[in-house]
Amino acid sequence: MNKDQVTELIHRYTKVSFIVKRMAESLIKDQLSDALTNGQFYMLRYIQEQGTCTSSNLAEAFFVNKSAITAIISRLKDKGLINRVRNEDDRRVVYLTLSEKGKNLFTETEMRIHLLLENFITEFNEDEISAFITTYEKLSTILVDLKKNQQEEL
Amino acid sequence: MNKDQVTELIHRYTKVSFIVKRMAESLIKDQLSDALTNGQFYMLRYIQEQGTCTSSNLAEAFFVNKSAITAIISRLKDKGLINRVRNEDDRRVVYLTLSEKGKNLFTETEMRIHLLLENFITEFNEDEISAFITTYEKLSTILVDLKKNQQEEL
DNA sequence: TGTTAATAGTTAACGACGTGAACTAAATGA
DNA sequence: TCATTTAGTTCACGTCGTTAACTATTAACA
Repeated sequence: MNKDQVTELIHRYTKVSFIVKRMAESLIKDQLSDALTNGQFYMLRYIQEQGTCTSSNLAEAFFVNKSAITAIISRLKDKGLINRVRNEDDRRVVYLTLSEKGKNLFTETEMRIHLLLENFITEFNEDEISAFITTYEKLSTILVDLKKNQQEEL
Repeated sequence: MNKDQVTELIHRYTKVSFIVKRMAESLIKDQLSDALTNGQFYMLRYIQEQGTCTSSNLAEAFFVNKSAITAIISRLKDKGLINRVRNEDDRRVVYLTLSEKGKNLFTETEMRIHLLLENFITEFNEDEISAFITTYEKLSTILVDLKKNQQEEL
């Protein structure tokens, strides 16, 4: 690849990424009315996948400040979607788990997102979409590594 | 593709998309200190590409409310990055253009983003990244169409 | 022509999510 | 023991969304 080709690809990528991001936020919000925001959904998913986790885990996983996590968790707690249990072995630590209500809302939300996406994922060739996601994951890994390196430099 | 495969792909996609979004916001912000936010950068780019445009154009292009555009434009105006000229033929309309300062900052920002991305885009095979972006663009088109259909239903 | 509609843009009140800095409480370790 | 580290919270702030109500201007039509 020469320089011009790289520039062209970057331009095409950045152009699309902003709209895809907006659409992902917007379409799902339209579908889900006032249930969960994007961020809240991903937090719930992480907690569910891990079974239990801490604020620090979330902050590290999503590369955001701990205070941001505290705010999101606090909203989820207000909605009764998660439980917070202090660890008696190390009383600084608070374990987060999904409440029954949280599990249900998460599952319902996930289902609706899948329904929305299923409608058009079939418009892609299987190989195409599969390769796309694989590259996307690779991109994610690279970006994450880059971010981690930046953080370590501090 | 059977249902399980589709579910699996959607899961992989949504899992990565959130992190990629975060990284795109975060890495570039780290690079650019307190110059431009992501949203501001894309607004400037649109105005530059179009030469001139209106708030309504931006709102339509980025699928956001006009009030959100007003707020962003107002910040860009405060920074002296854009000019606003009222159209004398239709005095409701305000044309937006980049100021010299805006052009310079945009170009500089774009260059830094490209430098950041160039560092790892070469880690991909040319065919792979090219196919990836093509599919990404297709995805974007589909999402945009879906959004437009939803809007028309109102 | 004069009243009504639509359109472009702004403003205000609000919410979600991000930041950094200062803080509490608890654990660690020389 | 006393300084340091760690987990988490709180506060003040900024950005970017939303809806609703508003101004000003243009367009439409009876």
